[in-house]
Amino acid sequence: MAATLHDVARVAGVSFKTVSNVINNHPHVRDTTRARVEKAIEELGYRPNLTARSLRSGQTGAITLALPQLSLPYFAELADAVIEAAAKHGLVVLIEQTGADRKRELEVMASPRLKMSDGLIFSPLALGQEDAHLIKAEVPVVLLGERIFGSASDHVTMQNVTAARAATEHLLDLGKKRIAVVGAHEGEVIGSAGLRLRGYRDALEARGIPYDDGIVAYVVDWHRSNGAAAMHDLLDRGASFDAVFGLNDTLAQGAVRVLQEAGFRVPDDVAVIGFDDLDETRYSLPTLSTVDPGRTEIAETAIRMLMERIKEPNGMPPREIETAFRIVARESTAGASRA
Amino acid sequence: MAATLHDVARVAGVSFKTVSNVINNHPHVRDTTRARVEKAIEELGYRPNLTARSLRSGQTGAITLALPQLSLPYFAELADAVIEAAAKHGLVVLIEQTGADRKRELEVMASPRLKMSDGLIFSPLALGQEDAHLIKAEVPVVLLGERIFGSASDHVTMQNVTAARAATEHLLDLGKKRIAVVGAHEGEVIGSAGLRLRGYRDALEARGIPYDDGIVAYVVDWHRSNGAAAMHDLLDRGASFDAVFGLNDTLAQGAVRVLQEAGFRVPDDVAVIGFDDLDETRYSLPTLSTVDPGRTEIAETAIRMLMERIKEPNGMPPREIETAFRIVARESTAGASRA
DNA sequence: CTTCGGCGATGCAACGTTGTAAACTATCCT
DNA sequence: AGGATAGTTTACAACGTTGCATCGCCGAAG
Repeated sequence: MAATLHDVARVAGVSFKTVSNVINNHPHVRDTTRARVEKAIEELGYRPNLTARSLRSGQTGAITLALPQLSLPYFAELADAVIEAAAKHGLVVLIEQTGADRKRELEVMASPRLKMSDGLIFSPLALGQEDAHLIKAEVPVVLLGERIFGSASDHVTMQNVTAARAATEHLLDLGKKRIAVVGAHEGEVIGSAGLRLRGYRDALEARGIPYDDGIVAYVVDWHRSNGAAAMHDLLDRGASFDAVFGLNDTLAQGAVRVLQEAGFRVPDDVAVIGFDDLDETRYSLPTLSTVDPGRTEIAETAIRMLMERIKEPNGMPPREIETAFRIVARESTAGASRA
Repeated sequence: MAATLHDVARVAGVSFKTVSNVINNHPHVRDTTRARVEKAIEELGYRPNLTARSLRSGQTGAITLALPQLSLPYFAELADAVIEAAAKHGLVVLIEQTGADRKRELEVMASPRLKMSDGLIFSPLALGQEDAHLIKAEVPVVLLGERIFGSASDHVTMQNVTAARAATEHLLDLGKKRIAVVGAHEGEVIGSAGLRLRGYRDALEARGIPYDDGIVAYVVDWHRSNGAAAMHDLLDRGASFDAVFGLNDTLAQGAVRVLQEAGFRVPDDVAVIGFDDLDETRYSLPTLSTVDPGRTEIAETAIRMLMERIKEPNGMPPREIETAFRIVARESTAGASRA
């Protein structure tokens, strides 16, 4: 059995409350008493019971991170960043997978389990803008991603439009004229796909290049196989293009693979850029140019906002924060400069 | 403020204990009473306070999963599997990253936070066999991986030797004669690298092929860049080989990349097999043959064993379980059969 | 010499739940 | 009708902690 305050108190010959005072660095404890208590703590190997402390204090020291699936590299890296950011503040992270299922996403917010943590960082993939009013829980929520704006919760998002525009401009600056898009979502306006396509169109428009739906490939999911299928689709249609903007890295990698199989050289025949800066893009063949959306900053900002909300739930109106991005130029867009 | 048992009791006009009985499906509750209580629960939106329940019951309904880092795909997929397996039993998973740091790995087992969960599934990467006696915590532990055998904890491991032997035989069956190894660890006997190299040697020996240290590349870490560097090393040495066994998929992918850059065709010139069956191996170019080590089974077995230990901590001596593996033949070892 | 203030230590209550035991009620048998 | 029996509800304590209020003590101030 684990030792309790009472056990320590008995050994140290003080009241259990004094032991509590020692542990909580209460100011008025005589040095000799403190020493005696600490010796007893040492001796018994006492460790505070965090469950009891939680019950009493109403705080758990844990937060929940809800995301679609860890086997999707983007979310694995996001989780990594969130856990590290949380650890810096002594918080531990409980992970819930929703499988991008609407029902499970709603359940996460409604589950009593959520109260085993002090707050929720939530990255939905099934819920959308029309569900903004459903984003609420018994604990403070920080929303991630680009599917829902203007909810009652704090929100951290990447600069999708601006970053996608910069990625497109990166290709244009290489002298590319016909930039295909892989991964658009039919009819989507917000959401990662919608916003990134918007940035793409903005870039074209600024240069006076007409938008051609014939070189935009639509997909349903953002897995590598979808990127491959989309590229097959483009090639089958006989589309002509000299560059590809994969709306995320995974799609871009699928597209690169199909391009290479079809005999195109990347970047010489077709330059390719992705989006997300997954770790693996540094090791693919060729290494993939991409957009670093500021994952660490997203994680740290989310944790900071969540802690502020936990401390003061109604301290301020919901905030929406965009993180800084960065174009990462690698082999898949190397050389080939128009000069 | 959240409603409590007392609030519900007041509304329903019963004692708070009766409400508790309703919630816990206590048998002797009159139907009319139950209905009245349930109505009150509904009305107030009562949700049990899990922290209080934990304090009272001594169980939290959570388990801790400690692993090196989620941004390593193998561990991300392992975590995915563990979370899903845990969810089937109504358990929630708290993830601790150790960064493969010895100090942090020891801290995970010593931290009082661990008591916020009922058990620990621990995949160490810095601790080794000599630390077997250090594997203990205030909660039951199930050890994963191949670094430590014979500890006082239950242990789930893949069949490294047998599976590596099968992988090697798969290459031999294609008619390959000189199989290079990428990813060996200097002087390691157990551990994934040591065991898989053992399986490789066993396969060669069984066919009467001498072991040649000249086509074994040693690395320190198992990242993709290490696989690439190791392959560079082999090529620079002028080593000659017609197949490669990457001791994990990531290494194999790095090696494939360098081979392709150097003008070798995979699998025609050099066949390659990896180990782990990462999701992404299904999408690389070429798709990578590999060993499926039974990740789902590992996760489910670990959860099952942990739950048994939680229920009965000293019910039985420590168990060591090996999961079933499967050779996954894909393009990187396709055709080229000797026939 | 009394009073006051601050230090040091303590006791009690409370956080919200469940287990144990007891109390009450209705039913059934003799 | 009396008592045993089973069914239903309740009271109380406990899980281990922290906040609040209190209390005794000592030195300083009046």
